[in-house]
Amino acid sequence: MTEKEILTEEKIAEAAREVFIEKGMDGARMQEIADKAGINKSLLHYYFRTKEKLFAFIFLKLILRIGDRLGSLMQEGVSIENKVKGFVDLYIDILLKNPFLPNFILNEVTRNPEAIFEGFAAAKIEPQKFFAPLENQLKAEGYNIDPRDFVINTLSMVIFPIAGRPILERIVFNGDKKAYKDYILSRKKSIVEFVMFALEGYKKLETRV
Amino acid sequence: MTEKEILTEEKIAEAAREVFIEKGMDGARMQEIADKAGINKSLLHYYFRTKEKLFAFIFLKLILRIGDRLGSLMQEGVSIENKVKGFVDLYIDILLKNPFLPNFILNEVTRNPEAIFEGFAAAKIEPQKFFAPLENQLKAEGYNIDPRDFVINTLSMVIFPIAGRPILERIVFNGDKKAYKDYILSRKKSIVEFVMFALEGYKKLETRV
DNA sequence: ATTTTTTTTAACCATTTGGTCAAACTTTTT
DNA sequence: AAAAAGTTTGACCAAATGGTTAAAAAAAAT
Repeated sequence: MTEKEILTEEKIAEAAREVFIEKGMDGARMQEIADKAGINKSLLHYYFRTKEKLFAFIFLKLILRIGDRLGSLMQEGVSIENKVKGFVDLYIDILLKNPFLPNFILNEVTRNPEAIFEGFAAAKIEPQKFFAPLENQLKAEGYNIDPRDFVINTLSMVIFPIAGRPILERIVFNGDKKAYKDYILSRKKSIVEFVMFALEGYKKLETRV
Repeated sequence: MTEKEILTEEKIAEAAREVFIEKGMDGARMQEIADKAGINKSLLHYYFRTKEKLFAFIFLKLILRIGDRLGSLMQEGVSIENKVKGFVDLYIDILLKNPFLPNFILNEVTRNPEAIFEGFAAAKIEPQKFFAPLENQLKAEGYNIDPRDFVINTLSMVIFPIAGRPILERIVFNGDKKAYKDYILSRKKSIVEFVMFALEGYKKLETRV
């Protein structure tokens, strides 16, 4: 029965996603994934021959979804400020739902770059097509900033405090989970403010190399 | 002979540091550490009874050194701009020498928070004593920004692009290692510029909660 | 209804890995 | 020089883990 098959596969995928993202490829145990999916370990191997294959499958699904959203975000006709707003807003939401994701990607890209970049390629994440128009738009709106700085700085401020949750939560917020989460949500506004203030400074500069 | 003992211990510590930082606690193999130190695996267990103990030892050494430098950086009588400069400069240098460090700490803090925070405590990293004076100084220099935003944003921009090296290097710099490293070094200036431009914006704001 | 195919399970296997132990070798003490 | 203490090694062990296999159970095809 195909329906049953799909159901089992879904259960496995969901369980695997959780375990892989939390423990990484090395730390994840096939037994734990099987338990979480409520099935036998052998069945795991029946559906996805090896751990590697299961991992690749899960990772591709994740990356595809992210690449998709990223693409639809960066369209023409949207002002820089609104792009920053949209980007920060969307990514904080995604990351709050998947707080282990950044850490997970950083890990796996070190452990096994090929697998990860195959995933990126499949998700059609192509920076050339992304940076060129952005550079033009920045110049058009009078911001004389290196587009790489602009993107990387914004990305850093969004991702890092979420990737570093365990540390911030404890060191800055004394273990108060709600205070931490409220703070991250408040960053939806404050990051945009910070970035736009900074961009204002770049307006005064002459066009640079 | 004590000298011999210290030599062996040094060799082990150096090998363990490399392997742990690159592979994490889970991925690290005692055999690999032994090989790298040029000794027998049994000797590893002779010096540090268990993997956990070896790990704790290495981690504490790392954290102590970082906490030390952080402390001496944030002294009174240094302007905000110069603190930003000093901080960015020092941390980019440290991180370029230990590019796996951020990722490593983020990982291990998720895997085993207690061990990590014991290390932090031992290194006397105390945010209360850090944020209060900083908040005063920011106000005194007319920057009406939440000190947490100021610190976290700066920290993010320094750490994230280095933690994410494998991704940036490939996606933004097409695998050109030198281009990537030059870019990171160029950030010593550009991050300070970006932060100070942003701070300029906060000067106009009324004092807020 | 019965044969065939697909799905699921329990038992088992090979390898890896952290860790132990007794013996050998070195250094220090007496 | 002999004994004692400390250091280093190779052989070995138990547990964990990814993966296999043969058989049972369920579903689909005939």
